[in-house]
Amino acid sequence: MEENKDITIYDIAEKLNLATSTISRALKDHPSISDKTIKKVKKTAEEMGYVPNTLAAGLRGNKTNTIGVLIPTVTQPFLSSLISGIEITAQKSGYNVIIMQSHDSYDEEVSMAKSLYSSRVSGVISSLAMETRDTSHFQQFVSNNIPLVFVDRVPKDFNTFRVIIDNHAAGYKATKHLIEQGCTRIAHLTAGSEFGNLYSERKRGYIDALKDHNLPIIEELIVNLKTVTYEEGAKASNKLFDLDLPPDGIFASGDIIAVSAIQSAKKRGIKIPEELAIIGFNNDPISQIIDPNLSTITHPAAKMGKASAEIILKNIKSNKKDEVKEITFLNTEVLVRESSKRI
Amino acid sequence: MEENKDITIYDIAEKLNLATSTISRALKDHPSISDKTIKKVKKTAEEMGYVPNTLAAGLRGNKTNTIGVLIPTVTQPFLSSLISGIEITAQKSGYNVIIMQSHDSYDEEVSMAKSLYSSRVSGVISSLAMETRDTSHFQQFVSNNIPLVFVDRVPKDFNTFRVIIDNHAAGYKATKHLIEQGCTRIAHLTAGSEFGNLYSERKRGYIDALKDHNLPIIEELIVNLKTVTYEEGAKASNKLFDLDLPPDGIFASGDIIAVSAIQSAKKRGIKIPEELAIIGFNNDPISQIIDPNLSTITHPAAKMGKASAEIILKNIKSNKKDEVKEITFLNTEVLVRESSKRI
DNA sequence: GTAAAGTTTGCAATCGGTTGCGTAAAAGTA
DNA sequence: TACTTTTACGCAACCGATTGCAAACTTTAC
Repeated sequence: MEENKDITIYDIAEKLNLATSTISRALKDHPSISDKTIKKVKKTAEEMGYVPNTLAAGLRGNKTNTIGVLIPTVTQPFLSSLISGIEITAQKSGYNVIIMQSHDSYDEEVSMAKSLYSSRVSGVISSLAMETRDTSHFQQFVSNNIPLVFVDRVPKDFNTFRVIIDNHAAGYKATKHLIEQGCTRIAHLTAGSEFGNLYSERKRGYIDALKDHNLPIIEELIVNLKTVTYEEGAKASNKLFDLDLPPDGIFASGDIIAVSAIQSAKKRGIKIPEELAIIGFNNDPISQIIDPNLSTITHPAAKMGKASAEIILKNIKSNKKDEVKEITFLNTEVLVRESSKRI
Repeated sequence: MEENKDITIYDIAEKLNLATSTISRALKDHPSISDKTIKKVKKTAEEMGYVPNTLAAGLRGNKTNTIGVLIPTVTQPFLSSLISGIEITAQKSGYNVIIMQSHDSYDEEVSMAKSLYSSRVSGVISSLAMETRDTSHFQQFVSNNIPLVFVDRVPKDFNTFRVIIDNHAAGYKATKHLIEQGCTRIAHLTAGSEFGNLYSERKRGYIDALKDHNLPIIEELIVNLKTVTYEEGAKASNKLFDLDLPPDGIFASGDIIAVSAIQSAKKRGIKIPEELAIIGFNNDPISQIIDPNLSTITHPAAKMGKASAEIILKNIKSNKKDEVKEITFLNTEVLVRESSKRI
């Protein structure tokens, strides 16, 4: 096993009797280098097996062609699709993606933000941890002119780019759909605290839809889950089914919860959608597997990733500061499937 | 918006009238620096908002505390769990993870391997692209003493670490289970070419199980899918159902395919598991959502990620070379659920 | 009180590209 | 031929942390 010492531009320079500056420029087609030299250098570099050292370049230029992604986890379908969208877009422009999982922990998020800054990423895309209340650990990026995009779960009071869906409108649409199917006692399964924009906005949409259609807001029909898991979904559903006046419709703020509700209902012999219409949120793969198929709200993960990455790329070079950072809204749709189709 | 110039150890050195070497050492508790100085330096660094520049350290030390992960995609449940396992383990040791998706394309894999090398990752974990036949683009890591672990889909002829399951044994177990449930015409839905270890090994297991139980190998019951998708699964299933003598059991080399088979069967009114027993592979989330629940083979994604990362971490510092690299086998289990439980 | 040993800190080179500026060579102009 | 432009390339500083070695200082020993 040969102890391959890395080939550097110094090695190429020596071999060709040129300066390292010439090699460096030749390798990136600098106009002040003759075509002949460029060709010669590239050929030799290839032959010698030269691989550029990104670290050196990054150190000197204080930029790394790397986008940092800081999200709760990679295992949720929405987030892995988001990553995929980011990665594909970044790759096209020669950027790499470094991924960190906060596991919804504030402390981890803080530590990872520091780590990302430390590795001098060119931009940061983040979806907040569930625990996060204070977002000052993201200030370092803005202060140093590193583009920062919050996506999906975003803070309200942080002046930076945001890529989100209109959660209020989505919640409204979902609820309205159930109303149109004839539901009058519509329950809502939600989660999280009031800090995040996601669940609280959807809930507002739910409430506003009820109001607009002259339906009462019934507190016992609104259940707040501790965690967005199958188990919690089942627990909450059963609680609803045990009511004296159980719901005839459920808007669940996530497909896992909705699926859990469907299966819990089926176990009790509740007919879906006849006795109970259900709609979820996200359009996760499981929504098409469950029987009956789950109606849901589309959540354009890949598009959001793409949009986020594009904003980063666009803002990396530009030196404009002090602007108001735009908020990008992506569209959602009601996907009507069997679980809510009564008419 | 202040134009925060980065604080470096030079700034700290100047402020404290110390040498940068002292600062550098103090920050990492070097024994030759007095406690008093260490405390003073750390306090000042904190106050000044110092954030170490990983690039500079990486350049100097030729190591980056970053593990590169090169996999087909992040959106498959197995792979995102794998990533999660890697990331958690790496994080604990202060390593970051950089992720690249080959999208099962050989060309992308080659280009990304180069990119990973270029950014001087400390180690590489990879699962091969479906297209990949030649793996020489991974040689650069081995040649330069960068630990390389192949996981799950691995080459046969590359002397480096491998973390895999025993696919033959798993295929055997799955098939044997169906036999034990009384199936005699067991079909197999497989994919990929014969280069990969995954599907071909599972198929061997399937065949050996049939042989060992004196069941005939029936060619028309073995269907090779072009891609591992729901659609292809449905197509293949229907082909089987249309046979003069349709199967009474299906071993699908992936849960998506198995789920597709279940739904196709249900559409035709085929009773599962009575008329047709089905077992999948992977234990994806959908396997617990489908009705009836899908029997499957566990595929310990997170554990494999953890094991891979641990191998990387263990081998980063050690300078041993020319050894035979061990192969780590992780255990799989037959998870019997409704789709195959006849007795 | 002085040499020896131990403790603490500084000097300066190094990692590998990048880039502003200067200069030599080639081309164009008069 | 002499001079201005243009083209092509080289010099050397620079990015920020690390580290072998030397040096200064302190403590211990005799």
